[in-house]
Amino acid sequence: MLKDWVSAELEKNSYRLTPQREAVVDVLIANADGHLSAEEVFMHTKKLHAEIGLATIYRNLELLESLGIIHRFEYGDGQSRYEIRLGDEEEHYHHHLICRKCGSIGEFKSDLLETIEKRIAEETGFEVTDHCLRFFGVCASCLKQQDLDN
Amino acid sequence: MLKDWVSAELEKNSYRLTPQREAVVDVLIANADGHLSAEEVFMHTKKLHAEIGLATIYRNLELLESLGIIHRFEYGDGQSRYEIRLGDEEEHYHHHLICRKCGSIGEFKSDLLETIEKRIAEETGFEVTDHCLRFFGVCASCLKQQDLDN
DNA sequence: GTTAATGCAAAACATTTGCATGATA
DNA sequence: TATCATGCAAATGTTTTGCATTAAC
Repeated sequence: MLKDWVSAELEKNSYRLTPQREAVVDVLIANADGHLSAEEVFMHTKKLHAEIGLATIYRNLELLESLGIIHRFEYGDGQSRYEIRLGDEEEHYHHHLICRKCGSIGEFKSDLLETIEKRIAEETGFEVTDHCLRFFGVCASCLKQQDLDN
Repeated sequence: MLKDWVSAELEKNSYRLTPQREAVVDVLIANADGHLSAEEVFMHTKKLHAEIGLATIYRNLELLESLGIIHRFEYGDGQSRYEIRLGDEEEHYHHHLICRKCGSIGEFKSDLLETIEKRIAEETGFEVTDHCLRFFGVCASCLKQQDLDN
């Protein structure tokens, strides 16, 4: 179970599993595909732990990211978004489709980057450890809407 | 020449080529691969036009981006970086290699994404208009340095 | 009982905006 | 001259930090 892994990971690094920390993790697990902003994590977490402060959210997000438990993304709207990691295979081949019309974030899986990463290492000597691939465009439902409007 | 194209593009949209605007463009052209932050553009521009204000930098960067003359990137360090566009073919296949050790930003060209973009359209109905692909890792010179340290 | 974690408020930071002034076509 | 662009300062929004208090191990 995802949460056991997170608990173990925290324990392994001798970080305490406080109620606040647990609530943040629960929210991130419940929104595994939600790409939540810090503010949104805050909102959701308050439902589980009413007295929590925003600074605690940020501190825990930073901690979880440094442990590799969550991933931080930026979509160019001036705030970071957070997502729990699902394991390397899942993770590495999982890219985002960002709709410029409605802002929705879809997903797409592909392992084609493997090839590029090998070529990068061979041709430039750069050792790739991670990547971020985002596609921008118009999602299927906005395209449908556009057709209806015409 | 790149600058003539920019001038023409501004004129076409009836924007004035003020000395400040020209200085910003000159800086971006002189640093075509520099991935400058707004602050860095400001610093460089002040050498050409000492009395310029930061707000003018931001306003012009926004304008140039909206005209498709420059590109805005985010590398996850909390600030945007700007780069002049070099033309579509050049542009579309040009990805970034970001070193986690020294922060340097290298480049790599590949058209392999074409294949993925076709599959996305076929399999999800999402229409891709643009993408952003960044590789994180350790650059060749930091790897060499690591070897020397051991 | 130590030490780490929290909440609050203040600070820091990048970016945006209001507005009066100045420059451009 | 009418409009657009600028500079400055103030406002904004997100994220970070200081510090006294509290809670976990």
